[in-house]
Amino acid sequence: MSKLGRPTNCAGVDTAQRLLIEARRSFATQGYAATTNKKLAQSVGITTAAIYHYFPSKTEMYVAVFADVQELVCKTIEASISPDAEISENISNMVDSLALLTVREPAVVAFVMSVSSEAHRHPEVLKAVLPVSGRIGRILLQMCERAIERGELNPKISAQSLEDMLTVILSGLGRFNMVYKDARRTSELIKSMKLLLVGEVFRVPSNA
Amino acid sequence: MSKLGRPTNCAGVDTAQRLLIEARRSFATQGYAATTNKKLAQSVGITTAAIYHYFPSKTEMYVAVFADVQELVCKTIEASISPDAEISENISNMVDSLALLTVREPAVVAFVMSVSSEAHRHPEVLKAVLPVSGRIGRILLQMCERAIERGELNPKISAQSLEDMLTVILSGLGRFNMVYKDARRTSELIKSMKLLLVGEVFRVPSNA
Amino acid sequence: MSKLGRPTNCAGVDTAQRLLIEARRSFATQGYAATTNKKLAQSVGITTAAIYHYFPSKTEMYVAVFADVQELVCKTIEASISPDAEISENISNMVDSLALLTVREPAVVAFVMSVSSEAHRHPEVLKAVLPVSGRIGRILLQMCERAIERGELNPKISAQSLEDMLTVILSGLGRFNMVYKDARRTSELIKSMKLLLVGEVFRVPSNA
Amino acid sequence: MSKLGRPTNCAGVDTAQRLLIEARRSFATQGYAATTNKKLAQSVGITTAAIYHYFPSKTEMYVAVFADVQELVCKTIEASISPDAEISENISNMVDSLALLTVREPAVVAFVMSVSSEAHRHPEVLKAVLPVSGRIGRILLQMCERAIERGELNPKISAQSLEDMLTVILSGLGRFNMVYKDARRTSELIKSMKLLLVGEVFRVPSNA
DNA sequence: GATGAATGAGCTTTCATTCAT
DNA sequence: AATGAATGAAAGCTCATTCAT
Repeated sequence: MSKLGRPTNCAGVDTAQRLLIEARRSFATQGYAATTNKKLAQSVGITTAAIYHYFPSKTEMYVAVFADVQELVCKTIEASISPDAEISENISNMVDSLALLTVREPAVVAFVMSVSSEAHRHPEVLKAVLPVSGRIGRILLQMCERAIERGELNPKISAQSLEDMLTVILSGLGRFNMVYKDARRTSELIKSMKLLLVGEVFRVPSNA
Repeated sequence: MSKLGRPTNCAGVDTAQRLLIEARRSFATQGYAATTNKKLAQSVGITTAAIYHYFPSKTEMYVAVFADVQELVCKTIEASISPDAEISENISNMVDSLALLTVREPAVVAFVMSVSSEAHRHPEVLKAVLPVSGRIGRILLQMCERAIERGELNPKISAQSLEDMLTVILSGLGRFNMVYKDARRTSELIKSMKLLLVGEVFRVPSNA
Repeated sequence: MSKLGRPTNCAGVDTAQRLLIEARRSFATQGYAATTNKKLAQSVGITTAAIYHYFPSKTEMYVAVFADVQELVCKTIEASISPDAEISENISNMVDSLALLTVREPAVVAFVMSVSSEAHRHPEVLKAVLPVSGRIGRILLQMCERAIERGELNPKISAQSLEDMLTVILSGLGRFNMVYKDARRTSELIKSMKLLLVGEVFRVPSNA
Repeated sequence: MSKLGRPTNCAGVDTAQRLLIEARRSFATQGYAATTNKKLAQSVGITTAAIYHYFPSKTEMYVAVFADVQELVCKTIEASISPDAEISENISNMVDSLALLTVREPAVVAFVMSVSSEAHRHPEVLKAVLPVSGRIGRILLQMCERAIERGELNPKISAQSLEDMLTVILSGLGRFNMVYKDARRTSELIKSMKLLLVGEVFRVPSNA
């Protein structure tokens, strides 16, 4: 009869932050649809109603996670490349950085990988995410254009194509890491991928 | 009042087939969770109850689609490679074949790409799909092992690693095709990827 | 584990009709907001989900009730008036008919009385109800115009004004009946109202 | 982190008054159920929790608004009638006064009109409002009784019936003003209603 | 006097599934 | 082979209310 309202003794320390991180993890592993407010709230230790104190809707929560994650990934990529270095070196460093990120923050990478399908499946998400997306692509494209200007590439290849190749490889690697969580196998794979980049995979010594 | 039962004039022709194909398309584009019996039934022109004449449950329907799709993809891959050819040629042909399949049957490729996450998200699906999965991987692994036996590869690279690289590239390409449905861009990308495989992307002729 | 779905032994006789009538009653007495699917379903003996078998949404259900009720009221009014009779007689008959309807189908009249505020409060309802509303007003207006053409009225009074007066009196009576459900008092009130119409309420014969 | 408590610079001036007036407006136009603490707080520029400094519950807030409004309406009516005047004159003045009030304070009249249904719909409200209601009716009844004692009326009509007629007309007019907010139409309507009271609406000069 | 954080109850709606016809 | 009617469960979200600060 009179036990409604906020209960006594409820810390509320950093609930917002915990919510954001748990949401990221769940969106990444379970997907947008399967991430229910109830499970989320339970994980964070609050009720579903309390979620709405921090985000006006599930969609807005997704967008907040997206912005957060994009920021993190962009910073990671930007920190791993240098405008002065050769592109092959930049790519190599970038792959290492992202592999490390995948180990340290699996949810971040998994979330990024999932955005495109989620956006395709949930129009509201697409609409909200679109205006702030595309940052990663722009960083890669810039790097490719710089490399072409300096003549580091086979002239048959356009900047757009190179960026697409990088996208293919990075997303392929990301996917691989999500499916097979095997550090040793991954590290061997990355070594092989680097050999591929320098053209030393097939019929190596070739012959005289 | 007395209009229950099967209506006259409803050619039961191929309902099963149409259901399977529509399910494939929807599972691929919308995902397992967002594919509801209602929408499915509407697309096919029946009621939700009628679905249960063809499949005992949604999960079983997914499994049926999976088996169908896996068969198709395996046949496509097997038809594109030859035990006698060099692996680089096989890979090249395989990439072309799968690109073609992506254009002709986008849903098939999209479905394959989505299986791993769906299985991860829905334990029932995983349980049902697991026993019949893995066929594609086995085909690739065999091809890699054959190439190694014949000395077509840099000896630093193991069969497992090579298979993983192929997985990375094929899935990366598949993902690319799903996100950017641009034939011209895709064809240019594939040309570039082939140059990558033969090591002619970075600092090309370089020397004298 | 396997007790979901439709239960055995569930008659389903006229559920649609019962739902419509119960909805009318509840919308009229409780209002749109306070009419919850749960209470409605309980009154009819089904579950809330079953409601959606008959109406796609609560708003649509309201609209269906509205159309039904408007039809009924219009027929009642039209049956009580005659193009050949004098307007004072028509009004008298109309008042009697509507008083009778109020006794026999209180929910019908109460619903009509409530429509305007509900529509004002719930924009979705307004939007859905607007295109089919206004019929009652048109019937009254026609009657008033006919009376004016025949010179049955004080020429100072326009058709619009007369219609408005009727609206005022009829809605006032309707409201009265809803608040004080006292047959004797109502019947005496109606007698007095008829005296008012013929100008025999105040300072009666007055003169000598 | 340490910004709780009453913020500086928030002139607590008249918050109570603004809250009461906004509540009246919202209860009148949106209804009791649709008037949420959140919207109310936003309109007034405070938080929902702050409301509870002024009223212990939503019901109590409604009751406070009711008392305020009843006081205002009763004073308006009492100021418009005189024990010495003839009832027809009193009625005429009362109608004018209330019409004016409807224009100046639409929410006040609208609120009064809505009380009976709200009370019917929300038992708590009924319980709280009942003991202080009925004042308006008593004023009207007294006026009617006085008129009868003085022989100003057709003896066929009882005081109760006359009061009921007044209720019907006044509430009908109130409702009309709420639905059609058209000053010109309303003023014409009121003129016609006055003609009705003196019996000059139908078959006017009648004949010689 | 006012806030931010939180709650339990309840709302409309959707879903996969069942069953008699 | 297919339908219409119905279900229990659960989803996203809102509400009036509470409490420490």
